[in-house]
Formats: sequence, C-alpha cells, structure tokens
Amino acid sequence: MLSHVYIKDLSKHVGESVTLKGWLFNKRSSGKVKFLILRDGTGYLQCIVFKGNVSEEVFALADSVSQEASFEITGKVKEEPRAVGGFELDATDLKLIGDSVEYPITPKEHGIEFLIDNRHLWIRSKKQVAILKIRHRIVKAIRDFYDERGFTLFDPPIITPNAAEGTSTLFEMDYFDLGKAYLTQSGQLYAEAGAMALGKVYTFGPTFRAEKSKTRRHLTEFWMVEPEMAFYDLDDDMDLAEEFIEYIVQTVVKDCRPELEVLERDISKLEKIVRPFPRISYTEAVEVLKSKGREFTWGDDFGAPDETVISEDYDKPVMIHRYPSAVKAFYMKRDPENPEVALAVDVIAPEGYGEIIGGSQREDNLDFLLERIKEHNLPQKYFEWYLDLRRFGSVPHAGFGLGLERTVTWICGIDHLRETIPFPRMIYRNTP
RNA sequence: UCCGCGAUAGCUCAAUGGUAGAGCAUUCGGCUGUUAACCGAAGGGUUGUAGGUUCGAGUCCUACUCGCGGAGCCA
Repeated sequence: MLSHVYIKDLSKHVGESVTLKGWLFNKRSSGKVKFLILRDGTGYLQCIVFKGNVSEEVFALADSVSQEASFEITGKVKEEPRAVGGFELDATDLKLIGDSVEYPITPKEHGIEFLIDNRHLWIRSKKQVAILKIRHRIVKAIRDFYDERGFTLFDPPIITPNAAEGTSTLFEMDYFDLGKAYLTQSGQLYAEAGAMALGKVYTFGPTFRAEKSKTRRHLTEFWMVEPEMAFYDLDDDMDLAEEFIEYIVQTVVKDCRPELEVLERDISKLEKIVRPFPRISYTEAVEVLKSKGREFTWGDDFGAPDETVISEDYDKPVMIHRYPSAVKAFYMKRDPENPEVALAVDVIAPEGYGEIIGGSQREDNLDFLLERIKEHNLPQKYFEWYLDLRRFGSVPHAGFGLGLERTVTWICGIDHLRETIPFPRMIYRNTP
C-alpha cells in the first residue's frame, strides 16, 4: 500500500488525515495563513497552513518553500468550494523533499522562444499538462478503435533504404557497408504487405521529414497512424476515416472535459463532429475556390490557404477526393472512370486546422504500378518486394495516414503543433 | 530557398537622437481566506555582435548572428 494518496482520489478521503507528495505550483499568503497549491500530476490542491495549527518550523518552511519545490504534506481533507478542484487540505505537517531556487517560469506571461528553451520545465504548467493528457487519451482511442475492429498492430521499419513516395526530403544516414539509408517518412508500403498477410493492419509510430518547413503545422519528427485494409475501395476507406475521426473526437469530449476546459476549448464545436462528413471531389472543390474569387488552375495541388477556404463552409471535417493523379503519389490507383484523377482522399479539419488525413485506394495492377514507378523515375529494384504484393494474390486495398499532432492541435484548439508533443523537433531546434 | 517581423534587467515589455524605466521573479518587512492575492522597500543593465553617422545612439545607417511565422512541401 502506497504511503501517500493522489489528488484525483481525494473525494474518497474527506474527513481523513492523509499525506500527499508533489510540487509547489503556486503560493499565496496572508500573514499567519499560507496557501500552498500542490500539483502531483493528477490534479491541483490548495493546502492551508495556519500558524496556530503547525509547529514553528513547519510554518517557517511553508513561508520559504518556493515555486516547483517538491514536498510532502500531511493534513485533513475537507470539501471547499472556494478552492481549485473543490477540496482543500488543512495541513498539520510539511516536509521539503527537493528545493527549487529561482524557477525560471513565473506565473506571468512568457515568450515562445523562452518557453521552448525551457520545454523540460514548461510541460509542468497547467495547459501543457492538459494537452499531454489529451494526447495520451487520443493515442489510446486510436489503438482502441482499431483493436476493437479486428485490426492488427503492424510495426514497420524506421530505417529504410529508399524514399517511399520519392517526393519528400528524408533524413539520411550511413548504414554500414550498405551505403545510404533513410529515416522513414511513412510506414505505408510496409503496411500494404501487412494487409496482405493479416487482412486489416495499422501502423503507429514516429515519422520523419527533412523538409525545411517553418510553419505551425510542421515538425521534422511526428507521429502518424496508418491503417491499411485488404478488399477496401476508396468509399470504404472514407467510411473508415469518418468513423475514426468521430470516435477520437467524441472520446475526448467524453473523457477529457476538465482538460478541454483548462484549454478554454469551445466544446460545442467538437460535439458537432459526427458522421456523415461532407465529401466533395477535387473538381468540385476547385469550383468552390473559383466561386469565392480565388485564382486556381485545375491540376494544381491545393495550398494551405486554399484548404482553409474550402473548409470554412463546414463545421465538420471535409473529405476531398479524386485529385489529379499528377500531383499524387505513384502508388495511388487511378479512377477507372477518369484516369486523370487518382482515388485519393484528403481530410481537412474545420476551423482552419488544415489537412489531418491523406489516403487512397492503392494501385493493385502490376503493369500500371510498373508504369507509375517509371514515370516517377523511382529505382525499381527497391520496389521489387512491393511489386511482389501485386504478383502474388493482388487485391483491391486502401488506407490512409492520420497525423497525430495535427489531430491533437485541432481537438485542443491550440495554435501551434509544437505544444502537442513532449519535445518537438523542428528545423531550427532539436533541444532540449 | 524566398518573403515579412523581431532582439533592452532572470521573464514580459516601455523609453521625440539628450540622466535606461515598469510589472512579474528574487531578498526584506506587513496582513488569519488568498484565487496570476495585495501593500511597502531593496538588489538587479557592456540595450544580440561588429562597424559607421553625430557634440551625443537603445533610438539613424551597413553587415552579420540568432529567433519568430508565412510560402513551397506535406501528416
């Protein structure tokens, strides 16, 4: 039995004397009474130290204990509507565990550069704790969603010999006598092999892009979940993506209300994220852009501002499908009814949060796939194993990738991706 | 890579070309119910770096460094 209790469990201990352990979040005092706000990772608790109730040493310690010092405190739990969290501790004893001298992050405002430099401490603050808890809940929701639907987790390699799509810039490394190797930018090709073995699989892990992107929507290292399903076509793929997003958002709404409130998220906007989502073709989206007076040529890919304009008509994610095949990856299947377009889909989150999903039905015909590889000037020898998937029992199949950090950013309603991962990796920053 | 913005106390920011200031943090004092508590006092600065204009530069000019967010690319 643990010798101390956690703040989240205090409701079971009202009237009892208990010991808690944690860090000093903030302190206020009024002469002979000290208010110590304890945080322990499960919540916040106001502890009262009255001069008359404790020894002189304890009162002196309550006076001198500084922000983020760790301590152990004992006292009686009582319900107190005036206090954060609804409970309060009437302290009888206090022990310092670890001192904290001039903690750099004060209760006032700070600039982003300073906060990122102190990311290892910044994650102790209220909003960051809320974001990281929501991220955790989303990760669990993702795994639950696929596990409950007969998918098998399938871990692809992180070190790969080639560029999966031949487009992005990758992180390069020397791989012993085998020459250059690269950090993965997607587990998808491997997931396709998994789908042929296990039917329905998903990959979930870190992904790396060496693009020199400097925006609030990009990290060089981020997490992506990629389901891949045998015998699914594009419509099945979109059905799954829609159900998936609804499940994640509604799980967070149900289980993370306190965290969403800390973040001042407009929860009513999340409650609207229920099926069905609007589905429009690329060609229809181009018409929308033109009707709003934007210059756009059929055949170009959408930029982030275009996506925002298209999505602003909806309060749900919008699914844009059938993009010009020229702007999409080599493995995407062309629409048999119109070879100019690929059976691809992007899902654009509402409120201007941009693309959170990119997916497609895959090319399952060996000859067409060989043509695409030639057109994209990709080295066929690296794809022989991938082509084997079409040589030995090829089936229609589809999948998509969902960016974890973009999803967390949207659901939390925050304005930058870097706050959604404990230690963000960006083009000009790889510390702490 | 391109475009724009910025760098002054530990932090967030002020300061017509004329003695560098405030709030928070820190230290000291006051207050028995505080909610980013409050009140009083103190310490704290080579104004990113290098050069230039000027009687005088935080302020104007040039170069550089670093940071920020936007484009492109994408999750």
